Amino acid sequence: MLDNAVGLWPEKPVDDGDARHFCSTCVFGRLCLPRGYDKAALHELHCLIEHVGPFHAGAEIFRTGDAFDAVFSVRAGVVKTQLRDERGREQILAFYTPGDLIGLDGIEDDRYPCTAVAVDTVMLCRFSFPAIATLSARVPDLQRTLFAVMARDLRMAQWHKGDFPAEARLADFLLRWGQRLAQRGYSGTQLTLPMPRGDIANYLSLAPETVSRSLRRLMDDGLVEVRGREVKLCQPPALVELARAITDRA
Amino acid sequence: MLDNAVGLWPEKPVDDGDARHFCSTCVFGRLCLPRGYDKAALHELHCLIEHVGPFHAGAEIFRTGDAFDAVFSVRAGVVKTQLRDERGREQILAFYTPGDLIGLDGIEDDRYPCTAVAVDTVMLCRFSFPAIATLSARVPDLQRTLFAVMARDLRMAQWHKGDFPAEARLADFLLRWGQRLAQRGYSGTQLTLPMPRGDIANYLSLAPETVSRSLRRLMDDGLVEVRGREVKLCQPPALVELARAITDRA
DNA sequence: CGACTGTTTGAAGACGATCAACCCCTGTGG
DNA sequence: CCACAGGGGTTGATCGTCTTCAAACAGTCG
Repeated sequence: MLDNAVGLWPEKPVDDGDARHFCSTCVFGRLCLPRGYDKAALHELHCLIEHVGPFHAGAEIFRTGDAFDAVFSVRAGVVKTQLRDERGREQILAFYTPGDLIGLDGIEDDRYPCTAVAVDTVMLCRFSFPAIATLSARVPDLQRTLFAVMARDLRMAQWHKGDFPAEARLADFLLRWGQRLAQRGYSGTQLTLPMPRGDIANYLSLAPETVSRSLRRLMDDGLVEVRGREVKLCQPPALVELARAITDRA
Repeated sequence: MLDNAVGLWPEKPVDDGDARHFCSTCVFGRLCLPRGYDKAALHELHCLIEHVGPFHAGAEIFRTGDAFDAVFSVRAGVVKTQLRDERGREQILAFYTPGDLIGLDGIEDDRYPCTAVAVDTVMLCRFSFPAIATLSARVPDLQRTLFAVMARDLRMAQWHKGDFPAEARLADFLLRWGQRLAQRGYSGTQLTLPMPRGDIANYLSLAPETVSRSLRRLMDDGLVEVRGREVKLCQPPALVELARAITDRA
């Protein structure tokens, strides 16, 4: 493993002997392909890394309007990004797990458009943006990776267009969370939701009560088992079918 | 005017004597600032341009799954992007007007994730993506512009998270459409909607009937005048107030 | 034990979707 | 010249889902 020491990877990658596996768990994984990776560029990338954290639940990593000077790669924990209006209402935009890159959208006007908050205990890698932008001009793969990260975020945001039944949204959310865990070598069916129900509700644009009720209905139908924040997906195919209304759009 | 001949600009830019105006009407406007623009790079960019069109209403510019090999700048007309599931239902993701750049999100997996369709008669500039990616590595401003375009799309997509009253969505939509026109030198209050009601409804995740009803309510309240696809914004401040629920989030 | 937050459950109400009908305009063909 | 068909748009009535308000409940920490 090339450089886990520098914290580019999440804490518990699967060591299956195939380095390409990291393409899906680390935003800079593309740079690490056995063939074609640029050793010098990788070294430069390492020089940019600055470890920050831990941030504890509720701590803000950056706020809306802060000067955009860096992007962050999640190394451990979960981060949420949110918008807040003057009346204090907030809208959660996304949850980020280890391997995800945060903050790139600040490039539009040199300010972060949203606030990033630690959901649980979070460790991050910080990359100075001017430096990484300069480097990406020299390393095509890095530039492409950065574009891909934004395109991915865009696609995720687009997924949420359209109004779908509460249960479909929830099923989709649970399945995706499971996929994320599975990508990092954990169980994809036995999962822990680190965020409170209210955050899930906000993210899915539902009332917390609706989340609770939908979850109960899923449980009554035997599709999941729920005990607090521990969730077991009992019938993934049925959940997929439920979420189909959303997922088959892409 | 540096190079309208190559079609980088929309057809009717405002000639107010301030070249920086183009920053808001042309995605590559940043490259054209009086000071700091790179003449050689600009020339190279021109060499990449390939004019395509006209596309007539309903014609597809690219489809979901097509190989991603180019991005397009809208020169005239309106383009919509949409997803379609196997049941034929479609979800409109965005409308693009002159100056907007389409297709960048195809970079994620080398395929366009959505279908781009002409809403009315459309003229485009086509840029081979490999070429523009190479060029952007040499021209920091271009690279930054491309990032900004994606960040902007992302922000627009995020705006639509959250569920807002139908009238607020409509007010927001009309105001934004007016802003786009105003940026290009047209009236921001007297506007023509080139797309059918059904497209507006789909885009806003509403039923066509709801769009019609909301529009009528806005008209009864004296906020707008509607005659077919011609809309006049009579009380922009009141519309802003109505849309506030959405817009004050950013 | 008691304050606290987060979660669940219940009952009432609001909003938008759906179904259905009608209207308006345009183009077409007898 | 008129009749008719077809699409887009509007209007009305009904229904379903989610929200809201309210209260009870569970887990945690002082």
